Amino acid sequence: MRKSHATTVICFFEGMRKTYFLYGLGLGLLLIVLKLIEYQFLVRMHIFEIYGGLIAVLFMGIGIWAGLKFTHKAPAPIIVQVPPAFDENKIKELGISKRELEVLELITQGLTNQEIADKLFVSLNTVKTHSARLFEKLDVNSRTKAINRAKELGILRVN
Amino acid sequence: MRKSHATTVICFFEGMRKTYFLYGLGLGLLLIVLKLIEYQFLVRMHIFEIYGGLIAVLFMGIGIWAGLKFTHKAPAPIIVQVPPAFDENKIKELGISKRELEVLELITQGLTNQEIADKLFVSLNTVKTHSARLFEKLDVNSRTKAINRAKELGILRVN
DNA sequence: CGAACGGTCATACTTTTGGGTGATTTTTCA
DNA sequence: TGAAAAATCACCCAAAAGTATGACCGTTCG
Repeated sequence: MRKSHATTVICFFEGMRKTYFLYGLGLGLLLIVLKLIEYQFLVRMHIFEIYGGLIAVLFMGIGIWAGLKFTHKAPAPIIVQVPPAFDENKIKELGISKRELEVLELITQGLTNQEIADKLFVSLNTVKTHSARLFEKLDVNSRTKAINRAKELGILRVN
Repeated sequence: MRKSHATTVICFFEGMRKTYFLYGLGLGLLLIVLKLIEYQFLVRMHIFEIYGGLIAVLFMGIGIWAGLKFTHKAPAPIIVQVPPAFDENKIKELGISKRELEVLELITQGLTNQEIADKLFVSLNTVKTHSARLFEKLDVNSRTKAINRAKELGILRVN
């Protein structure tokens, strides 16, 4: 949570910088163009409409872009959590490795050791080793207890 | 999904109508104001900047508003559903008896057959018989698969 | 009544799982 | 580069789980 907050803030300021940059750039270009044609077509009656139209289009575009930019960052914290959230810290805390976690997830899906072995392209013995270490780390002695333990701890990606 | 799509489309067009309305209104007001002061201050060099600035502010405002309007509709469908509700019909449908259901629930709690036998004051063999029939009715061949199946079907009182 | 169903238990057998130990290879990281 | 961690595999043994079959008892219901 801390991490994602920090990221959000950084993006916010980056967005602001880009906004100012585009704002300045657009205005600068516009002024240059206008200075070039100002004295040549000043007498024409439609210069106001052209001028206004260009500015209108440009700034409405910037406005839409800015609006999207700011609101697409904001919705992030709104995300409501479903009770058992995926907790990556617990995994490191318990020293569970990637492979062990894979095995755990397949166990919770109801697969046998042999099915897991086939799915991971390893031998049955390897799966047994992984599950044995897993059970040790989860402090359980059977796959069904491991399933409950994993749900308690919020170790599973999918529930 | 269909429903929320339709809703989004409707909102989109409503937003567009409002946008056009404001666009026209703003432009109209602007022209009136400008006509009033056009001949009085035409000679002044800063008329272009004032004109452009007004239009810029107005349309950037409209742009931001439009941007917010379109993106603030999206977050609505985030509503997450709590999947499993207790379904008594499924139990009768599958012909699962009281005792079998008890065994099923204890299995999902991670108990071994022996522990279940002790808790229900019956023999280990009886538990095996119950679980065997249970697996048949659930169309599975292991307790871990039975757990998943039971959750799918919403057969469990507590989740 | 008697058939059907649910609950109980048993025996025998196979498969799966879990525990223990050791070893080799690969990856990671200080 | 060199040690630690992770991943892989093997073998053995015991416990647990699962399959199959048969039997007994009590309740229920047509």
